[in-house]
Amino acid sequence: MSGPEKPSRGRKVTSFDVARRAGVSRAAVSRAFTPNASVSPETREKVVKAAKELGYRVNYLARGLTTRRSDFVGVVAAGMDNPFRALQIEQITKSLVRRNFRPILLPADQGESADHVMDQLLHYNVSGVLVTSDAPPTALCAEFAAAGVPIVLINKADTIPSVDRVVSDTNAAGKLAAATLVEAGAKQLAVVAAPGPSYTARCRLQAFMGACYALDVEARVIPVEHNSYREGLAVAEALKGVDGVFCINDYMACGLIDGLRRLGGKVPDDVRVIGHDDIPQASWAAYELTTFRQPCDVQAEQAVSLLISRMDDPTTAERFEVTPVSLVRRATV
Amino acid sequence: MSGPEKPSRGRKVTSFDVARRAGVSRAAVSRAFTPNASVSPETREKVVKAAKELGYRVNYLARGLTTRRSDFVGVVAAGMDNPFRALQIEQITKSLVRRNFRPILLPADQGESADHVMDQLLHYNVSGVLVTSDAPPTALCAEFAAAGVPIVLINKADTIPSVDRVVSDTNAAGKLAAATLVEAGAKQLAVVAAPGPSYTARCRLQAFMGACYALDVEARVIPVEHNSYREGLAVAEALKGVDGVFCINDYMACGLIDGLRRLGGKVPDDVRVIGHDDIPQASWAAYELTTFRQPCDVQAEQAVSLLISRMDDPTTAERFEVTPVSLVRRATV
DNA sequence: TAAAAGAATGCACACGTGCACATCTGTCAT
DNA sequence: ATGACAGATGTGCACGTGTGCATTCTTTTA
Repeated sequence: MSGPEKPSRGRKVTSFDVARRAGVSRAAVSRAFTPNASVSPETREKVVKAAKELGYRVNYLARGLTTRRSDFVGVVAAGMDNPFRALQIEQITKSLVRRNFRPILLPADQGESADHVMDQLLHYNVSGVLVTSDAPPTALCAEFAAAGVPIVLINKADTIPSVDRVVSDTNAAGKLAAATLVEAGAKQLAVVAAPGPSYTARCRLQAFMGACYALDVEARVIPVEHNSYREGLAVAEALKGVDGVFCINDYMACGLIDGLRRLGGKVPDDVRVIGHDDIPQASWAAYELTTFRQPCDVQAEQAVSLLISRMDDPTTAERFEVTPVSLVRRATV
Repeated sequence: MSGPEKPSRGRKVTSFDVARRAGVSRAAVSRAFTPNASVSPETREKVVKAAKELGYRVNYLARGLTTRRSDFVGVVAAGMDNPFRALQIEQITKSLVRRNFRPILLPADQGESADHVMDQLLHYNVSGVLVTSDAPPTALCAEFAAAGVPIVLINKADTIPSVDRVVSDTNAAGKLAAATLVEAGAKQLAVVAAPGPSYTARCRLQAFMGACYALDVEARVIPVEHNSYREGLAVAEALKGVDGVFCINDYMACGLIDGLRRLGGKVPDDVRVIGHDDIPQASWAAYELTTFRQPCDVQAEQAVSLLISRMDDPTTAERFEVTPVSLVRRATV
């Protein structure tokens, strides 16, 4: 019988085994599985055949040892209760896998600095790191730079040397939010946001307030602890007299709308609400939330591209890409 | 000056460098970073000091080469638009990281078999795989078993040799759903579910119908394509005459409720609705959905435990653990 | 005090692979 | 016919680490 040679009890099958079976040298096996290597078609075929029979698979960890590179990319994320984050992670991992990278997902607890978990990544020769957590790494950035491991921050904080960033167009969102609310007849505006670690939230808030000032409309800042559904729900009663709200993300906006309705308010008749992110729930019939679409598939693609280009050329100055946002008009304004 | 020895331009610092700086052998360095190894406290201290000064980190990939094990665990998931899946992934990865494993996240497209992506994992010496995708791997299971890599399926299909499974208590959920709806006065029951690949969905459906039969209540099966919000929304108009619905998951139940309301129906006055999973949205004020809580943190913990125990002893017969579900009574019934 | 036991350390090999280099073959132009 | 040349193949070293074994040093026991 010519079935699988051995049940290979625990024993791993190596390139040496394949070489012997195919009657070639071990180097030939290596070349057969290396693109653009110098092998004759017949040899390659023999090797592939033997490999299949033995159930051989190239050990990418060992390969990485000699090539000094790995296919791993760290993905640091926090707050997956926010549906936007979940989609973001899905898009990021899909984009990575599509380009033959393996994402190592590290959940960082809300608010906690990413330094702690990221420290682990340096042990695995990751060829890059994507960060989406609220609190970006700071202390470790230098170490990653020294190790030649590029980092790309998505929607995160201030300029860090040799760290690329992808950020959605916060200025456009803030300005357009204010203009849209005013245009719809709102006189007393407010923006709900946590003063916490979320960088884009702060920027949008700032842009919104600036625009309100320019439009000469009264506007208040209503702070919350976290930009979450619960906080949005609770903060509704702090909106007496307000007839136009920019809620810093949809996740919280859903809570805000539920809170307003619970208090007997009508949306958009009494209060106009505008959110940000265009999470799936924003289009749910219960909300029909007017919001800004932040295309996280495009953003993921941008981030991965940035990462790859910096792997190839680590010397370029840090870059800063802005992803456009677009207003999705629904029923809350 | 005694600062960082060299800027280490590209050059990786290895255990050899540390050994030289600490004035010990390379083996001593290895032992200093290996738990329960035979090293004197002084030597360890010298090594750690030198390592810190040089910015040395043990290369876990190389370590895995000699120890023949890696810290990687594959996590195969699909359908992250369903919030339950997102939470599941968060819990699973957290549980893995807590036990010092590194999760490699592989998104499997909806409906697509997991075989395609899982094939990659065998190249990375993963010490285990957790599968949450709808369509579980079938063809590859034997190969993983031969390679000695344990697999644990979460809420997935039928018995596969030497593959452990964790499944929520579908019987209890189906039965209790029927009983609860009848108790609330419903006369015409229905269950909405996709006949597709989701194993637990099928089981719950079956248990529900069985219970209805036992209770001598009329009940219909209303099929959909996918168990998603959109389908739930659309299927509402197919529920003429029905006054009690078991919706196979909350994600779809939210759509169903929105659909019923859009048609002018009252929940729970006209139609009682009961869901499953207790996703965050189920507790949102807009829904207040009565549902079954499936504790995905507990489930993740169970799955990881099962995985680890099988790493240690691969010979045990395949196991099957049932996670209890609990009815969360809210306002839709 | 001598002997035995134990702890600490260094040497050398192994893990599975890629790649530089040397070697060998066959082809084509001169 | 001879040389140059390109392609295919084998040999040997390197990647960074763990660990068995022998050796040395320290402590305990009779």
